[in-house]
Amino acid sequence: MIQELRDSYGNQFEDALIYEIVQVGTFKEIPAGFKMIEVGDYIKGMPLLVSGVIKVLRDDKDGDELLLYYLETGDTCSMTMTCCIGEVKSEIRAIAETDAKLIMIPIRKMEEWTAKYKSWRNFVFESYHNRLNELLVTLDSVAFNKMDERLVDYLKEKARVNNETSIHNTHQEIAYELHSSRVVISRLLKKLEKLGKIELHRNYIEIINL
Amino acid sequence: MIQELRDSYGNQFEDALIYEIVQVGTFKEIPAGFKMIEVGDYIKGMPLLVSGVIKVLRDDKDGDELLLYYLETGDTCSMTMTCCIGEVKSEIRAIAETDAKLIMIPIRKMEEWTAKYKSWRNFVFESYHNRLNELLVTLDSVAFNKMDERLVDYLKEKARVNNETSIHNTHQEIAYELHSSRVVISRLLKKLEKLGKIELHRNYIEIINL
DNA sequence: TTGTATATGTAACCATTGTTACTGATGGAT
DNA sequence: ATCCATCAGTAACAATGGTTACATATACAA
Repeated sequence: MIQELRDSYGNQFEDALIYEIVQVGTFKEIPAGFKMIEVGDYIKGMPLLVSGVIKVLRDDKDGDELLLYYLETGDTCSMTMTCCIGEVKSEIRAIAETDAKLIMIPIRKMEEWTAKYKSWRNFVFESYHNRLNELLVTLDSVAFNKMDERLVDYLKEKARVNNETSIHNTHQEIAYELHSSRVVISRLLKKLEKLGKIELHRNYIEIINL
Repeated sequence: MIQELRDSYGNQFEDALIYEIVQVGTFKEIPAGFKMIEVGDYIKGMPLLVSGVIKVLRDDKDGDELLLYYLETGDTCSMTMTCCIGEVKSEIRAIAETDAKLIMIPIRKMEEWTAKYKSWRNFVFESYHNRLNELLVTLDSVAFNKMDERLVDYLKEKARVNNETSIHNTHQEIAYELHSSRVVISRLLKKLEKLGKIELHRNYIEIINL
């Protein structure tokens, strides 16, 4: 565990903090597709992502959903942090996009370290900052862009976080994450294929030149 | 200043902290309509809102804009906090919705107090939590609701923060804040008027029964 | 009063997105 | 091979929102 911590967080956390994390943290391995947090869950700890990618989604009351952003190595879930403190229910859903490894920190430590370690404070604040900005980017996309642009951005981002040139999803799955309909997504994907930007296959999409 | 601090924050801040705030904070009165932060500004301090309402807007590169949320008494701007720390440019625009009074805190104190006062830590975290949730509400609205619902929500919220039953804006101004067009807003407002929910006048809208 | 700038009302039209319905393609499982 | 579930392609249509264009209303200044 200590090695993985150093790899992902070594530059920002001092040794004493890393030592403490090792003492109280629990290491977890999560398979791709695992549902980590559901809307309404109470959250019991704060995750430090050591490898892999977690996707964070918003659900509304009618079962509609929308992809908010991805968490990557070195990230933590700010939503979680605030939920912990207030003992509030989660407003979001989190699912492992790839196999992932993470270290869970008990809530009380999180509070304690904020007073004790400057590097932890910086980490927490920076994390909030990143999450706020990613939410703003998502909001921009939904508010200011048309579906074709959103789809292209989605494909690019998904390929980036998975470090692949193909997207392994059905059109229906993509439609859910963009809060659109399967027919619309198929239509737009077909248009992208005709422009030579992607190649469509059953269950996956090959990116040629986006 | 100390009285206004106690009125707005007395319950959550201990006396020692209030004393420190009084020492280093500068009191400011802002007239309605005053542009407090522009996109790209570097931010020099953290505001504690003592009275009045501040509206926070997102601008995109094409001059499009979108209302994100209102800050009310007892709130602070989380965006500002993170910007301060990283010396990062602002991603948002802030304008006084009403006359407002606030206390500006120098950045370095903010860091110091986070280590020193538990109540300050709670305040900062709670503030982040509130802002994240308000962003989510805005995102829900944009992603899941149609313009007519968004308009109704907008009118209600605007009336609430201003503590009035009328909205003093032109249709064009409303259109900007919802990122729509004047014609669309006029159309939907007319529909609401025909339903007996509002009354339209030049430069203001009377809320009857929303 | 008259002129002018601004605000609002409305119609006609277009683009985008969503819906319904159906077809064909694909890839296992038996 | 045959069956079956799932996935993708497509057409026709509806709904929403955005655009253009013009008419009318209002407030205020000269």
